[in-house]
Amino acid sequence: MEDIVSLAKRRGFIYPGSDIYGGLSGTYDYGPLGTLLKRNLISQWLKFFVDGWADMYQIDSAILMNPKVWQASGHADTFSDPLVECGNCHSRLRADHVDKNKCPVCGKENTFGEARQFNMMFKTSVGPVDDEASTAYLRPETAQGMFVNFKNVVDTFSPNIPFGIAQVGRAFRNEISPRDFLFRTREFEIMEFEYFLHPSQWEEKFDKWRKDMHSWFKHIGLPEDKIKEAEVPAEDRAHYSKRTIDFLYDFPSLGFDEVGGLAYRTDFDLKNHQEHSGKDMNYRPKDGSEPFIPHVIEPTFGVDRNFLAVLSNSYMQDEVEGEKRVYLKLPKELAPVKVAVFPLLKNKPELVAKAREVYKSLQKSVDGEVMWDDNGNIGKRYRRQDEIGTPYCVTVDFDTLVDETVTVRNRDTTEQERKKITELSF
RNA sequence: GCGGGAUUAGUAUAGCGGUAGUACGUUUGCUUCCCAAGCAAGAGGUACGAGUUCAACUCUCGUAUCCCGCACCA
Repeated sequence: MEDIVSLAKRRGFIYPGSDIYGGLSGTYDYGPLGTLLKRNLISQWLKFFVDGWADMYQIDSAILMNPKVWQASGHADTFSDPLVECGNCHSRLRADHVDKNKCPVCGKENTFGEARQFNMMFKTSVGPVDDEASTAYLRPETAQGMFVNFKNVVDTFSPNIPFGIAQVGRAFRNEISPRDFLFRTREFEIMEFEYFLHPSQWEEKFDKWRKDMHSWFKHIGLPEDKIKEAEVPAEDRAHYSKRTIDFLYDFPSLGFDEVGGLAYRTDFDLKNHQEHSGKDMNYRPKDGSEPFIPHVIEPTFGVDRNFLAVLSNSYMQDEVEGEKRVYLKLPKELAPVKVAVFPLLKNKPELVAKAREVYKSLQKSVDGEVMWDDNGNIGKRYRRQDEIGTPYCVTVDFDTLVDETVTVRNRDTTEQERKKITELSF
């Protein structure tokens, strides 16, 4: 994991947040290559789950929401816990989970002080006056954006049920202790959708999405034996969930930990919003059958955790001609740079000019980033591209000037192939 | 939040109460006909703030961040 963190900074994937001021706990910034990789990840996800499906509607809802939303969703109650601290061993525990007179950690009696409120939601003020009435929260999950727009989407598109509302966006949680690089941060991105259906269908669809989630992890290159399911027992489930499966990836040094989840949220959210807002959340089937409040299956993925899983999983070391080589074996669709172009020698103007020409034409034809490099020698450039996971390198040499062919070098095999410029496609 | 450890250049690391070094990377020039070659020159650092001292990167305290445990993690 340390190697990955170091490479991430050195090569411009991930920097510590607010770096020049000593950082800010639980925040990281995506550098140019990290941003490209994340963008590709999200775009693949949209292709996989949203685009091309007639029954999927993507939205992008506001991070600031009416505080009543969090009343209805239950977060106002459950994200805010009274904590007590033991005066002897300094353990912090939920006041409603412990015997007031005896600390379960150190066993001493009568050591607890006053209970203090701890709120996992980030608080802010809407408008210039900071008072009770202006208090708002940064959303602790993106799901409520879909629920509060359920009626809007139904009214505008009259979809046939089942259908889904999808969203990719940031959420914020004031974690007590952010940890493990990108794994637990206070600001993070989620890709998820709410799939609305008749309650009679939930088991069938739950199973369908469960399979599709496995296909997704396979699609982004995570091997089957590194993905594990964990059925979440009732006492550990979220307040809204009747069944939850966590999907765990085997991270280096962390071990198996969550990269996605599948929850059956029942009609908990829509029913509560109906109650709190007074709006009718019933879906009226077009065949005239009984209106009902739809139930919801929610497949959810942490963007940053999927990113970290992909990065960890692709980190490879091998040897080429006795020299150690580090490369990122990223799936082609995810690689931040699709292809790099070099002149074999940079002090031969005719090679540089020809390579420039190839570079410019590839910039037009390739869907994704094309990188130019004429630094050092050819071997260094290959290694540099290996380290950022570029699947192919194109080298222009003296033969190119004669026969319009170039060398295409493969990242994973390091093998080279001679190809006509006109036949290049990546 | 608690307890312990750490923090020296972009990265990885030496070192010392008295001018901060190495490797790789990086910049410029030369050279080089396919996997980190070579030559020359250059830029870049003691996390932040106090204190002790003639003098602090070094010792002390505080702050921040990271790592390891605990707790938390809807």
